[in-house]
Amino acid sequence: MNMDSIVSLCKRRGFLFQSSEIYGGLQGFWDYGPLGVELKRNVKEAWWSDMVNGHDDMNTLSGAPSPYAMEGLDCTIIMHPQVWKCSGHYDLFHDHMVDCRETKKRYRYDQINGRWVEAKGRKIFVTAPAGDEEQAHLTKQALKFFNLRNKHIDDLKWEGSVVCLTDLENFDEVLGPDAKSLGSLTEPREFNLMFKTFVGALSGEEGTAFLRPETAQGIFVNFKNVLDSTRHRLPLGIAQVGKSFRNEITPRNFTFRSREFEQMEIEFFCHPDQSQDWYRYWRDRRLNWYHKLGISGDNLIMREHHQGELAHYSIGTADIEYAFPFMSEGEYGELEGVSHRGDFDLRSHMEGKLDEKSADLALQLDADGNPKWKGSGKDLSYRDDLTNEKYIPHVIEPSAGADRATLAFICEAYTEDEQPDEKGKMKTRTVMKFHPRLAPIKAAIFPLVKKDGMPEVAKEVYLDLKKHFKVFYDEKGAVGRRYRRQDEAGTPYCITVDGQTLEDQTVTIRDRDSLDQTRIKIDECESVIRDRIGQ
RNA sequence: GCGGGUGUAGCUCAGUGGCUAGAGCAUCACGUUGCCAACGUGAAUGUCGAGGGUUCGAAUCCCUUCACCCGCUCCA
Repeated sequence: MNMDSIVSLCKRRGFLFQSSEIYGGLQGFWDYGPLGVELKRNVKEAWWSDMVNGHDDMNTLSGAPSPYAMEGLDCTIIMHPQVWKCSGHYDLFHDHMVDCRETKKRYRYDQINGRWVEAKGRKIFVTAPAGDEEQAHLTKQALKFFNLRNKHIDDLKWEGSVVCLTDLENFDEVLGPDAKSLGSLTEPREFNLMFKTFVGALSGEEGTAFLRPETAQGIFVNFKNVLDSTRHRLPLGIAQVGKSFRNEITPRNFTFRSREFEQMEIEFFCHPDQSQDWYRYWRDRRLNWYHKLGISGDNLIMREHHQGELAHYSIGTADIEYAFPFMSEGEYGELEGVSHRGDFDLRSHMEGKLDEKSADLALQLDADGNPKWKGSGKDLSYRDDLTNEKYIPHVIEPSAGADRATLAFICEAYTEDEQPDEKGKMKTRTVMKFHPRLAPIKAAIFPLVKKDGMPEVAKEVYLDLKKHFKVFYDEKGAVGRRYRRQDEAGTPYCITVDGQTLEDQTVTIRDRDSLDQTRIKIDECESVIRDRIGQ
């Protein structure tokens, strides 16, 4: 299967268009067409209904430690700037990068370490990416630069300890991590990963605000409000669907990495002692959700992050990943991350930005010993009124990308198979095998031919079904062609009014995947479709 | 951000300095129709990605720019 034919079908049939296409397009921005918007809405509605509105809060679900409540929330895209300072996004998303002119590689400025070394009467600063192997890398680079063999390793005279590149002012004597010549690293340059805007008429620094780079923070800052207004006890999940914005350096791969995208996030608040069990519950529950909506086991994997990959505060993170066709064999792209965030987020908004690098997650201080970014000072801890225990809840965060999920469902649905034409000759058929719940159009209604009163009856059936489902009427061209058109749109059922309909009030219903046709009464159409799409 | 490639009708693509820019598919109309991309006739559709330049003449050559694809880089 090839991504180009999927992209081409998306454009042709109205799933996805490039944003501002008539002006040449805009990198990293995409529009959903008539079919795409229905598909994406169905994805979001399936998520909301399965996770929030349809959630059974009376019983203990399979794999869960106890019953739990779910609530929804819809926060603003622009929030108080302090939110991003305390969450860590402000510092993190203002990355400084250095480029190597020689190797064309780019490094994060604060993640390059190095050390002064002298040999053959020359002193240089060798560098390596920060990590366990850095001294080995430094030695290798130094030997190579001075053209020394391993047995002359003692000729290298190291000076001082390993320091970060950020401690250096001049890069003239710096050897890049993969370079052969000195001074190939550029000055650090800033990459703004958060979109900046201005609140109020004045565009001064004091009015600066940011478009949210994730929806999660809106939930954390409203945690207390939701708790107080709903009278729930923990465990409690709060869900939100909404747009987020990241000024990605390299948007790539169709809608996979967009600069404006939609997230479906849950922040699940629970007692620290139970958090491990809840983490496992959510990880498995979320993987299952994709399975049930038709993504096959082979294309979907769960990848647990290994220790070195985990943020300091996280006890576990698992990515649910899909084998997108634009990735190479054996590679997967992230659909959703499920992470155990401990009390990091709530504490950050209480106390201020925490230092992720410190073992005990201490408050990050500035040069004067004051908090670098001050928190709200509000108490976001929870008191259990049954046990009278007071604690800061731990958080499990299943964070899914609505656009990525939609794209995965599109890729998974895309199928080319062989079906006989009217003469029995095998022809290639393109069909989008969406799960009926996700299909943009649930059923199409056709008169077999455009005469003998068939269109009139078909239109009645159409208008009647339209009250319940997204349906489509088509009378143009041969019926075979109309079936194929619906196959490309992913419509699971086609209802055809034929000669027999006029005699006994029955129609045929044709299944997209099997091509089987069964005859049902007109009155049964609604219930049969409802039954088959599982609503 | 770097290197390579591409950009012509809704889609897939042909057209390498010269007449009014083409094909297949798709679309629409009329006729025909009797269950899986039928057929006939006809119609509509393009600032040749955008801007500038060279030339008597540019889709074609040059410059700039935008977008997409591949490889680096990045990816809370």
